[in-house]
Amino acid sequence: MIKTKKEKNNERSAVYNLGSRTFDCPIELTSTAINGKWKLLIIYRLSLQHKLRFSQLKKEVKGVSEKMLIQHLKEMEKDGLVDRIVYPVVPPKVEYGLTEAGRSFIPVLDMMRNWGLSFIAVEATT
Amino acid sequence: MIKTKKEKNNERSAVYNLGSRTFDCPIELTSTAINGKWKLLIIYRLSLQHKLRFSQLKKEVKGVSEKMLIQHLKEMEKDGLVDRIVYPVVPPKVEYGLTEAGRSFIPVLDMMRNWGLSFIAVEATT
DNA sequence: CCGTATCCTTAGGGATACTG
DNA sequence: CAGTATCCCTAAGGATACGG
Repeated sequence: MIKTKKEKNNERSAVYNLGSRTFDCPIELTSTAINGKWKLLIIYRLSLQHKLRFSQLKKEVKGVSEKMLIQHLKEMEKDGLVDRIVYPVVPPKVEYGLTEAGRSFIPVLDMMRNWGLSFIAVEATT
Repeated sequence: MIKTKKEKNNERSAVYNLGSRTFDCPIELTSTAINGKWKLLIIYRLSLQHKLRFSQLKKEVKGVSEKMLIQHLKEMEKDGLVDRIVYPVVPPKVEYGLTEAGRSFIPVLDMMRNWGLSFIAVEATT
């Protein structure tokens, strides 16, 4: 009763959609969604502060170039994980935030972060 | 009382070690650990069956080449996530399994998988 | 059976400069 | 401020063939 899709006797497996892409395997979907050197860090920053301007993100995601930042943001927008809000003012003001789907990833990211935390270096007591 | 490492007044941040690499940010560690087209799928397969031979992995991780499979396995072995057991028999027999650290990733992978599952395609009722 | 060894291609990403 | 537009370059990954 949990499976929501075609489980006829011929048992064709389900399909998962992210933006315009289609996946057979949910792990591959997730993997693709966060594929990109800075995406996890972007999501992390957006999870800490509900909305962030382009320039703020650039500062907080240390080391990212404008090119990669905008590129990743666009992909995540296409994938429905990130919202882009344009304020028609001058000078330009644009804010980025997580969508509902994006926010639903926060617990996953938290687990990834916690898993990383368990690799903390033990300090030699010199 | 939760932080386990140097929080003197000068507040130098903690450091995280994966294999021989060092990270300042736990998310970057996790991201690096699973970085590679097939790593998550390899972990997934090894989480379903405690031990798998090279040839079995090659079959179950559909599409992976021998080159990439062995390369990823070696990296994960270096990172302490995967165990490699060699049986001195002929023909050769080698089994791979998750280490303790590797198994500790299974709940994370489960969440990633579940998050992917939520993107299931809704079928048009034609 | 379990890998190595090459060769090759592409896409990801860095650096820099410019624009509405 | 918030991006574009180029150029460049490396490393990730595929294909194929061979070896203990």
